[in-house]
Parts: sequence; C-alpha cells; structure tokens
Amino acid sequence: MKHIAESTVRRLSLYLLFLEEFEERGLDTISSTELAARGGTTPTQVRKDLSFFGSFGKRGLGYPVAELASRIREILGIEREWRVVIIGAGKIGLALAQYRGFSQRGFQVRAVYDSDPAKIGTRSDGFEIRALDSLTSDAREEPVDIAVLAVPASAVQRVADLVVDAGVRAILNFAPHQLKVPPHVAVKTVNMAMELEGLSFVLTNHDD
Amino acid sequence: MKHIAESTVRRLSLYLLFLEEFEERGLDTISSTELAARGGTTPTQVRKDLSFFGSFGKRGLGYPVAELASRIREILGIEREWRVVIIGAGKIGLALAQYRGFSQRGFQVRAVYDSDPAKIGTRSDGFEIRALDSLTSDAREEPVDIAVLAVPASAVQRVADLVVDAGVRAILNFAPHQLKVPPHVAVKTVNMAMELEGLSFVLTNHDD
DNA sequence: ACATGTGAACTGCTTCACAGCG
DNA sequence: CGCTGTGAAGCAGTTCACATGT
Repeated sequence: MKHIAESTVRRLSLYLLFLEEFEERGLDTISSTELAARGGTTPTQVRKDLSFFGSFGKRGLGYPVAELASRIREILGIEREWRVVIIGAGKIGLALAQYRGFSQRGFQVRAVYDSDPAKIGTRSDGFEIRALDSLTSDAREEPVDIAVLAVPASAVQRVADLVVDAGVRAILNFAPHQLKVPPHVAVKTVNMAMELEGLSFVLTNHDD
Repeated sequence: MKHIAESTVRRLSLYLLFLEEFEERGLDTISSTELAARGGTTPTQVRKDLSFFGSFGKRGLGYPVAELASRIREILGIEREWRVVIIGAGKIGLALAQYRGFSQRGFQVRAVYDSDPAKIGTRSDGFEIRALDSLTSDAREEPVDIAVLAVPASAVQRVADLVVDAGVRAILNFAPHQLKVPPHVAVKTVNMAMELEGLSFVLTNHDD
C-alpha cells in the first residue's frame, strides 16, 4: 500500500466516531460535507482521505453510514480484538485500565503490572496487579499486542526495553520522555504537560 | 509575530525537556546536533525552530543550556503560573489532578469540579470536590486560565459551553468528542482511544 | 575549524477544479 | 443535477547548502 500520512489516520478515527453517532441517530447515508462539518475539516479532505483506500460512496448521494464505518474499522484494524496490558498501577495506570473508551474500540485490557511489592497481588477495579517481572513469561503464554506505559519518566526507558523483549510491538507511552525502541516497534507518546504548554503558548501569544 | 506551526511548538516543549535533563547533568553548552539526537529530529530542524524566536546560540560552540531553557519557557509562556481547574472527579479527572507533571511546569490545579451530589464536598488527594454549578461564581473571584475536561463524551459539549461562559480561554479535553467553541477559545483534545487506533493501524499494515 | 542562522530548494499534505457517474 | 473521486495546483513545513561569526 502507498504510504498513508499520520494525519489521515487520525482523521479516519474521527470519521468513525461521527459515523457511529450518525448510525445511532438512524441515518443511513451521509455526505462528505456533513462529515466534514462535524469534524472541523473540509469535504474535499474527507473524500481525499477515503480515496486512499477505495471508493465507498455513491455519486450524487453520499456514503452508506454503516458500511463506511465498518470499512474504516477494517482499515484501522479494529474489527479484531487487541490484547493490551497496562504497566504502572498508579493513579493514571488504574484510570486507564478501567477506561471504557478502550474496550469499546476492541482494546482488551488483559492485565495491569507494577514493580511495587506492596501493590503486587492486590486487586483494583477487577484487575489483579501482577509483578512486572512476570510479564515476559506471561506474554509467552498469551502474546501482548500493545503495552500502555504509565510509569515515571525516570523508569520508562527501562520498562520499554523490557516490554520490547517480551515481544510487544506497539507502545502507548504516557511518561514525559522520548523512548528509544527498535524500528519494528511502534510508539506513540501522550505528553499531557506538553498539551498544556501548547495551550499556554496560544494564551501567551494571544492574537485572535 | 509570524505564524508559528503547531509542530514547532511541540518540538520546543521537547527541547525544554531535554535541556532540563542536560542542566541536571551539569552541562552548560549543547549543540543542535546533540539536541536533535535526543529528540529524534535533525540539527537543521532544531536551529530553524529556534530561529523563529531569535538567535540564542554561539557559532562554533552551541547553545547555553540554562539560558536556552529559560528562553523557551518564556516563549511557551510557562515562566508564569497558570490557574487550572479539572472538571470531572472520576478516575481520570482525579488522576490528572494529582499528576506531578502539571505543577512541575507551572500549571496549578486550583480545584476539581463535578456535578454528582455524592461527590461534591468530599476530599480526594487534598482536593475538595466542588459543585460544577459554582464554577462561574468561583471564576469571578479567581479567574481560571485553563480547564481540563475529564467528563463523559455525552456531557462534554455542555460542560465546555459552561466553562467558556465562565471566562475560560483554553480547554484541554479528554473526552472522545470534537468540541465546538468560540474562536477566542483554544482547545486541544487528547483522545486516548484514537492513539491506540493509530497503533492498531501500524500493526495491521505492518510493512517494516 | 566548527556550529549557528537562513534564503532557497524540495517534499508532501491540503485545496482546487472538474471529470465521472448515479 | 448532486456528490463523489482525482489529477493538478497551491502552500506549509522540512531539508539543503552555504554564508556568517567565534
């Protein structure tokens, strides 16, 4: 397949969100104009994004809502279930473990790991907290697709190395630290302070 | 000032992170090459990013670490303190309220709000949970700079409207919903499921 | 000699304009 | 005629190449 821009993939996620809304409202056809209005983009952009993957619309009519939603799920690879583990049983890790948005999209949180002996073995929201040391052997029995890292910045590179050794090929990192991983591993970092800094920049350079 | 790309601002945040690391290690000069290596970008990109705001380096030498860090803090507008409120005292909201990364960068969490009568008035991690209804009058006494929304997607637009009415000019939204706000209000949305979908896309279209 | 700072070239995402089809 | 699908044009962000300063 031709190379797809990350911005395109992000917009596909958004389109899916809107399509699910429209589906609930019982609409069965939608135009690129309506999709664009809902997401703050342009009709042309919507059509171009979709055109990379095929022709899903009917000229003069629009797109079939349910069908397009299902095609986007396929494209994103979320018609299947992904096995996810959370590393770090702190406030943020546990909040992510019980976050409904994940399971709704086929991301199954299978386990929460921590290295603090005081936490290991305890239960929280139906999740038993396992020893980080057991991750590698656990993953041999049931492979892990995605690891979500919610550990301190000072520990996260070490944890990432461990997770990569355990065979995980995708990492969602919540620590404010840029990870170094082998090229076959995909990483996304969500840096919440950085997002606030972006807002601070806009507020400071207020030229509206 | 000339228009600055969002990608440039994000990289400035990263540079600051690295500069603080270097500062701790006692280095007082750093080259664009070293900064780039740490952040997965190129030396030219680093120099171009900085050049939008002035000339901070010494030719033949590099950049003075402490001084550059302080200049970037100024540029981002984080030499001052920003007043932040969290809306939504669920797991995610409370995790964000106590998140150290915020206060370390000058983002002061002043209050946590919720609309659930069972939660209002209780304390959690040193934060008294206030009634969402009181936000507008509270904000009159002490203006709020940034609101972090950690409420369900179904409620978030209503909450955003309320927050905008209360005079808040920047919103960090954690609900999977695209907000509509007046043009003078800045919004960033962190959609955690969308990040996982990006990883799913890469895993599915594995061409490494 | 070495590393910054920057106009110019380039790359790639977005927007335009319109052909194609229901 | 309406809306999709797409090659071509436009534009923004990145990279190159080198002049400049220490």
